Amino acid sequence: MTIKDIARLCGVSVSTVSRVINDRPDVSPAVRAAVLEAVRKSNYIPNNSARVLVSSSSDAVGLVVRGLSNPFYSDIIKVIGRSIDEAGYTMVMQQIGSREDEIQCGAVMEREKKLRGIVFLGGRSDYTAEELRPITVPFVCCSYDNSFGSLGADRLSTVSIDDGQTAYSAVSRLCALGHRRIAALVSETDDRSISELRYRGYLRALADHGVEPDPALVACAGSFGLEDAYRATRELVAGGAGFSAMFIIADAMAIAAVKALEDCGREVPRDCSVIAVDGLPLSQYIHPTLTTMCQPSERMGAESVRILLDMIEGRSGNRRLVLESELRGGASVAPPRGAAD
Amino acid sequence: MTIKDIARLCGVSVSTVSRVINDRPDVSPAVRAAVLEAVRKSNYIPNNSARVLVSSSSDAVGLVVRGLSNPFYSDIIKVIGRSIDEAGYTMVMQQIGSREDEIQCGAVMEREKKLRGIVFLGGRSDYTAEELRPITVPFVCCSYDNSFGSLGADRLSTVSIDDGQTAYSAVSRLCALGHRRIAALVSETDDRSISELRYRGYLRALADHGVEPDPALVACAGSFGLEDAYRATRELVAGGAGFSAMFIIADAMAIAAVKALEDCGREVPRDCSVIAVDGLPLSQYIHPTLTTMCQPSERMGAESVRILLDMIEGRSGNRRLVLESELRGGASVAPPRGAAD
DNA sequence: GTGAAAGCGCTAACAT
DNA sequence: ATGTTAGCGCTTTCAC
Repeated sequence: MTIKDIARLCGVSVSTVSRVINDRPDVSPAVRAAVLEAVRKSNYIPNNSARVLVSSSSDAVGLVVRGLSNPFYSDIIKVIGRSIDEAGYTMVMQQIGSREDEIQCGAVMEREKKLRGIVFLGGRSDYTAEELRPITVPFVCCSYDNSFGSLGADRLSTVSIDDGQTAYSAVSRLCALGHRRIAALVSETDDRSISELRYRGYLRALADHGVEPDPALVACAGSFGLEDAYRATRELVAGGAGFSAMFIIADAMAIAAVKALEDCGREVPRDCSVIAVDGLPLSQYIHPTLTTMCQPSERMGAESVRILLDMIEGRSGNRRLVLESELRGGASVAPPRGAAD
Repeated sequence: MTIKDIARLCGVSVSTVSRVINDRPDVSPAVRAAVLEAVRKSNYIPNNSARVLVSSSSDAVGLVVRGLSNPFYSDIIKVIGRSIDEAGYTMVMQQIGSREDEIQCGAVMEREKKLRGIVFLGGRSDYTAEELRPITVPFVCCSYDNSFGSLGADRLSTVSIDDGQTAYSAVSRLCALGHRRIAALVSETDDRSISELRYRGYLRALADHGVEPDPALVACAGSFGLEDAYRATRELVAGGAGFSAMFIIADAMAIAAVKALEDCGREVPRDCSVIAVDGLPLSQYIHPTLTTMCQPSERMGAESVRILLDMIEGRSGNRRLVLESELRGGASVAPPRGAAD
């Protein structure tokens, strides 16, 4: 069933059918109705490839997800998928490992799939202009920004929280309660991405509260995975350096860490307070409920798509959006033992 | 940069370039090398739409996900995405709500995007042949089957566990420990899908162990979401009907239920045992670790794609695959209080 | 082994 | 308001 068949069925020309299909105004109501009826009756669906070929612009928006292990992304993906859909575009999703290059991947997809735009979910924060050159369609970095780079606001769009500041707030909170021996559980301390940003926020908070940082209190899990976080926490405890609180860069890792602490005989928060960043819905249902800095994940996804479509459809240029994170108090934080509270 | 440009660059015809690009044998080594070189140098990427248009078959495989709230799907999606990718296809993902019709959605996508095949992740188990007619490409039902329908193994492909039997095993285990008052937390009892299947397994297990089912012990959350599960569990407790154990159709719901029980002053498993179905990795990190029937999610995703590609590429017809679920012992189950153990 | 040419289904001038 | 027609970039006969 092609546009020709519909045209023949209605006794009109293909261009008239095309006009109806594309909601052009210059068609008489009678003809329009007849065509619409024929389309309905014959279950005709336009051939997308042909439309894309001739208009040399598709309806595909790419989603490049880096590091699927983080459950924080699933909510965002849901929202992004829905938003793209509602706007009448098609989402083409690609996942890559944390060692692959998202820009490279996006560049290839852009050409192969004729993408109109790209959402990068998770990535490095140190892009250079040079590196970004292969990407020629609008794109937006969702959940991270260019903190380690020096790209102007006109060079890329980002929607994120201030990761350094968020970590800073979390750790400051621990300090305010009297904690001085505060461990950090990160993925890496120098990956030029979110883990490093939050780690730096941790260091800055310690410094501002006059706490000497202790390398023995920094645990690198190597990923955002549960297993790695569990192992790293046990090793941290086994290391023997005492601490009364932990700052953890992701909720999922924190859940594993709490388990590790308890398996080592340390009760949370009595023996060790735990504060994290992300604000997974699930974190409110574990025991103890996790104290965490919530990222507005739904909004993050929705705004990313909104900005992207604004660019695609020419309504605006690049934009940077920094959303507020917000403390969600749980039961995993308490003053250190023996503190005069 | 089009195929014409490459042809001009090499001083050959477009058909020769096409042959090289498509790895046809009838090209002289010298010409092939020259073309390949030109392609590389000019960063030429074939226009996918044109290829699809002319060959009327794309490289797109659809993934229709129904009910994103279930975190059980995230692992599967990851695997499905990777598998599709590795096979050289493109994944086009679409999410729909639990009230939308996945078949309808698949049918539209099939035509619009010229899909080669479809993976349905989650759906009803009562498809009829009539209903399936709009789908003309190979498809596979991942994580569910046709238990409520009567379609022969030649009419559709499925990869799933035996949901009824899995629930039966879980509940039998509770019975074997001496539990007689066993509550069930489901999404719906009559949705012709997984929730109903597992609910039926629960009923069957009760019957086989001589336990009278009590409607007051069945809580319908209305979804797989955490909040609904939490609320439904609290209402169940508030209802006043006593019970010493709960069977819960999904890990995520169980996590919320455990919290609800504890918030009502009931300790798990001392006051109430909890057993679930899914086997999320996370369930091993909560307190108490969840006793659950593990679905082999990775395998489920991988096999679904394998079967789909086998069909797409004509290596086989429809197939049904029932994978084994497996008990993962946790700390959330114990004999009822006062049981002579 | 290579080239010429006919479309694939559609949109967008350009006519009328 | 409607029809005619020329491609979009590619694959694929069919000649040579």
